[in-house]
Amino acid sequence: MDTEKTTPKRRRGRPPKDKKDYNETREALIRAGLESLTEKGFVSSSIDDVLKKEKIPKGSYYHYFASKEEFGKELVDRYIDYFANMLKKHLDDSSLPPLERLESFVNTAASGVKRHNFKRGCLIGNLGQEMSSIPESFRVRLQKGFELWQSLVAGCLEEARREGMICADADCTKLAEIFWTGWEGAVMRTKVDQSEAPLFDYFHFFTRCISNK
Amino acid sequence: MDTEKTTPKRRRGRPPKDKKDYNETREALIRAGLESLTEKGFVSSSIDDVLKKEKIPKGSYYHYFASKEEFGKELVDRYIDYFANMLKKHLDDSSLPPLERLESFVNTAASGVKRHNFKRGCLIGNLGQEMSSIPESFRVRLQKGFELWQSLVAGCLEEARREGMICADADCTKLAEIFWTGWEGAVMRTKVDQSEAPLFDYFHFFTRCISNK
DNA sequence: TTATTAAATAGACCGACCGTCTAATAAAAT
DNA sequence: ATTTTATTAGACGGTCGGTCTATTTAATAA
Repeated sequence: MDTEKTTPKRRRGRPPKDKKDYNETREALIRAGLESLTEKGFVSSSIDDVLKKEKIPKGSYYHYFASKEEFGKELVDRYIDYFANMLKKHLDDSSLPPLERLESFVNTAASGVKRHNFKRGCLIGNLGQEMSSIPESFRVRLQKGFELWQSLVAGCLEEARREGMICADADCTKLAEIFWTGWEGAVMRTKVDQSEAPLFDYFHFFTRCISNK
Repeated sequence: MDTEKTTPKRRRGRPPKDKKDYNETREALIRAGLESLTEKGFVSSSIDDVLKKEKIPKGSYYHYFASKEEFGKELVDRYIDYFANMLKKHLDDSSLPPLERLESFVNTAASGVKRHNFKRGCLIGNLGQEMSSIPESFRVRLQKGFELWQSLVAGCLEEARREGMICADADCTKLAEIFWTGWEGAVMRTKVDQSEAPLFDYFHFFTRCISNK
């Protein structure tokens, strides 16, 4: 009785896919989607492209995602989190002084864009630039993403400030915003110039400006 | 004879449109195209959109432009020149000190994005971000555009250096590159944040960093 | 073992939109 | 009236996102 109420008797018919398998397929779509949007943005990434990469039929797609817009939101959220975690790995690395942690991130980012032949950038930057052509519902998510990443950089800058590496009166929140503003421009420039130089140039300028020397 | 050689006899058939009318129509398409690409980029701007704005039929479009790609190149070139002229107006204004000229440009840009409800940005920045989805032939044009604009800013910074407003050893060419790198990121952020603040924030950071004070 | 049922998959189909191209029309000279 | 050339109208084939239906699969009930 009690157990019957908490574990309802299985009805006839094909059972739903095992949670694990369901998630596996869903994750495969997400991976393919992240790749596509990081390279081509939202508008130029088609559902068929993504399906082709993972050999998944259209019917299955709509089993996992209600629409392209919902899929896009999931991708934005996942990218923000994935990138935040990657950022944290660098910025929380206490074996390095704070500004060198930021440099470590920059180095990783630079080898990433190079590895992808300067065809990929930042998914959030891509969609930010497409803001006039994509669903308005994305905007707040993109904003929150930037805010999260900025807060991580701000934390790093605060530690740099505590260590006297930057001015005691530096507004770390504002500096972190400015870092990301310029950084997104640098990422875009890597595609135009086919070079990672904009990333380093921007980073060196930024740190030279904020450093106590 | 001589006049006949310089004004060839009209052949049979429908005469071409008067040069003036031809150019008028072509310019109308270009204007509509500039508006569209400044807001939505290349991929999301359709020929039909542009035609609708100017009430021009599709067949006429191909009379003026061989393809969407050729049209796009024309728009890129025109935008670069238009923007360069606008920049020069600000940066060559000898009634202001050099850095205030740059500020004047920033103020104009800020009121522009505001006037268009933060839906428009920089056509070149838009296409730069779309680089992985648009014809490769655009890339060098975009690069040349940035280089032109950067050279104008570099000239202004050199004058600031001569006047002792920035360090004597400042690399003005490099600083101008960095300015534009970050500027494009700021322009993108105006669309996400629905605010002109990123433009001013970036500009103030940049000038604070390079100024002798 | 067979029938029933429900989930998952396969992919056809639809309407809208896209860029390009060809046929139709217009405007001239012969 | 015919011929010729320029301009315009809109057809065409392809791609897109989304929907739908048929088929297959995997379970339980009879």
